[in-house]
Amino acid sequence: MEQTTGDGEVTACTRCPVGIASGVADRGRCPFVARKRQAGAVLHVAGDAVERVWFIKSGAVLVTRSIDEEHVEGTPWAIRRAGSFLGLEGLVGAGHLESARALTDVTLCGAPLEDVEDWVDARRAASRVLLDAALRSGVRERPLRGNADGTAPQRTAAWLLANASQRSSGTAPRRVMAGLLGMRPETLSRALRTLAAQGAIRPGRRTVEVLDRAQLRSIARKGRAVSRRRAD
Amino acid sequence: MEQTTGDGEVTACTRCPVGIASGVADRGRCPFVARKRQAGAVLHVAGDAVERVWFIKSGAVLVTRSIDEEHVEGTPWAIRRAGSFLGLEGLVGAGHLESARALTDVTLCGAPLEDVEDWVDARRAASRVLLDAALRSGVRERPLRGNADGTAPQRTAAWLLANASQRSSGTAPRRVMAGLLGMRPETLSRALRTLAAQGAIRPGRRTVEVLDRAQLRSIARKGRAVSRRRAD
DNA sequence: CGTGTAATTGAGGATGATCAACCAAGGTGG
DNA sequence: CCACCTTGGTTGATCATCCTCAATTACACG
Repeated sequence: MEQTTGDGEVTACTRCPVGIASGVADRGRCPFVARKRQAGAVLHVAGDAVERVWFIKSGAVLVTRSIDEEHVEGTPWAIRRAGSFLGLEGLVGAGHLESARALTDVTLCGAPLEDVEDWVDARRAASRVLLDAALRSGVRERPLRGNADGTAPQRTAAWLLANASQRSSGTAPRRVMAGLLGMRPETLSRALRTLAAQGAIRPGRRTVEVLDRAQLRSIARKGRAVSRRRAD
Repeated sequence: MEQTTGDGEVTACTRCPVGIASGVADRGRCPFVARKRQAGAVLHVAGDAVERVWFIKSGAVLVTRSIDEEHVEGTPWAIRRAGSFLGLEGLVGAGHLESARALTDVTLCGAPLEDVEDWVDARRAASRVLLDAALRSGVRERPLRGNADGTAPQRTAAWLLANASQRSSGTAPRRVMAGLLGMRPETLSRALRTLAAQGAIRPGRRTVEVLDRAQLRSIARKGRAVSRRRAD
């Protein structure tokens, strides 16, 4: 029942949700074919075009994302285990959002993106499987993060850049905005003050007006997050 | 084109991705019917059964989750805007994972869960629309959080509880584990030391053995206030 | 015009990042 | 089999940052 959680390793296709959706029990053909990879193997790199969609049958895969485009190996993002897919973003026309590397020896079932598209169109149950996977993975537990992501002004600037494209961003009260950023209202207040002092924004009592996006970007990027390049 | 981003408000069903998938242009019937809600209105509460799936046509909705079950209004989680769905978790058989409250006056299109199920089965394009939405929402930008989530030992304990069910959790090297938790390896090292001092875990060089889950839980739960100044 | 709630400001102290040195383990070549 | 090197994890000390607590101000609303 629960192949999608934990280390619920699935070997037989008749037990695999993908296999079931493909109807392998009734001589259906599953577009996904198994392949093994060793621990440490790089499965794909962020930015690359999605050529294959992978389904993890066993093992664990580390998924990383790069905030800036410079680092090939970004910051750790999540661990995907048996029952998850990799590369689903290809279905919405995007390139790989994340790099993936095998943490353990893994068994993956892969299928070319076009075949997955066809599979979704042909098999009613297929889209359900993918939808399930997408919902479950989107529904991940709270990402517990700390200050390693940057200072309060930096995080605030980044958030504003991402969310203030619509001028009505000010609809979020301070308390809420602070909560979304994982900081206290007092800290947010001070952070906004800092940004205002540099002319990047003009904070109203419950609105924030973005004056200088370039300035915001510069504030968000600079500083502790990645700047200091370790001498190799 | 871009109804799914920003304040791309959609009024006409012939422009709405849901309407298009329902084929309203060809006299198809869309199971979603529009309704307006005022700013501040509570749309649903975490834990409730999912009765209707909502599609946001215009406005912004604040989504909150409660870590502990005590608070009705949890911590702010995300802001959903026009083009997003609410309650998709109902499709995977879960109750509402999050509470939702209108941040602005909103226009929502709602459909009973069963109708959505039927819709997905009947209309090929429907599952694509939902899959798109699920992928996009799961794929959101990095949630920037800070120390308000608790101290390093607390966050570490919570992470271990969520991830160490599989005994092979130790496969994640320290550096990676630290990155997932948004802290520096040094800080993680100290946090593990703290947990070990309380007998909750036994850290190996690149493994972590969980000895006492109850203890971990207690550490994770307990408020940030070690310095209970307030005692009087 | 009072009242209550949310946002701000200020001061202090806990906490995690930083920098640096040290240590453990694995691999390589002599 | 052992010096040597490399890599990753740990420990220690210092400092910037952000949380906490408290007081004050702005604003909505009756």
